[in-house]
Amino acid sequence: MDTNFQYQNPNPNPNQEIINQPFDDYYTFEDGFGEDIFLKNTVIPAENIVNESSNSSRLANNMQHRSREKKYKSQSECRFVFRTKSNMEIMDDGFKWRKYGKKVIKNSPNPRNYFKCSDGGCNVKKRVERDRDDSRYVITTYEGVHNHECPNCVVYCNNQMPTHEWNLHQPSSLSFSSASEP
DNA sequence: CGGCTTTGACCCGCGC
DNA sequence: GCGCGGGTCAAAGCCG
Repeated sequence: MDTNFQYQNPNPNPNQEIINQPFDDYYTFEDGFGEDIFLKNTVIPAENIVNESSNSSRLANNMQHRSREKKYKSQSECRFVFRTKSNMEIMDDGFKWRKYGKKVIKNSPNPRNYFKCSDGGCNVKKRVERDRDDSRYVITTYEGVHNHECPNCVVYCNNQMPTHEWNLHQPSSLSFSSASEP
């Protein structure tokens, strides 16, 4: 597993440059519970998402992949997907989310939850579902970029990955500590 | 009372 | 054109 990487906050500052990561890179780091988190995709430029010749094999396995490509292209938004081994259904990332839908997905025993950023002018969306293959994992998908600062989180600087420790001890305060570098 | 969640209905894109 | 499935809406209910 490659650990030499640049990481971008799931809710990147709109002023930050989108990192053009290989589409199917997986990254490993630990959360606050000592579990592994597999970063499935970092922020994905829209042109990568719609490029069928790219190495997007993993997401291509998703039955909805093709239909969603057009949406992402039309919205010119970036997407961030990560897979977290956690007992928690909802990973608190410091932003405030409002649930607006829940859907049972075909061939998946677990429902998918839909969230919008509760900030008035922010159109960022988040989908949360348990991995159909391994329900120990939670798949979180962010769509879009927040147009406001995270109200309650600490963001690392200089495009450097911090310690990979999720700070989940307080509600609405998930953050990365910056004590060490990978 | 305001904000949030729940949930059924509706919309839309895609495949056949 | 139709059916299916995912995404979104919005009314109702819940809770602090």
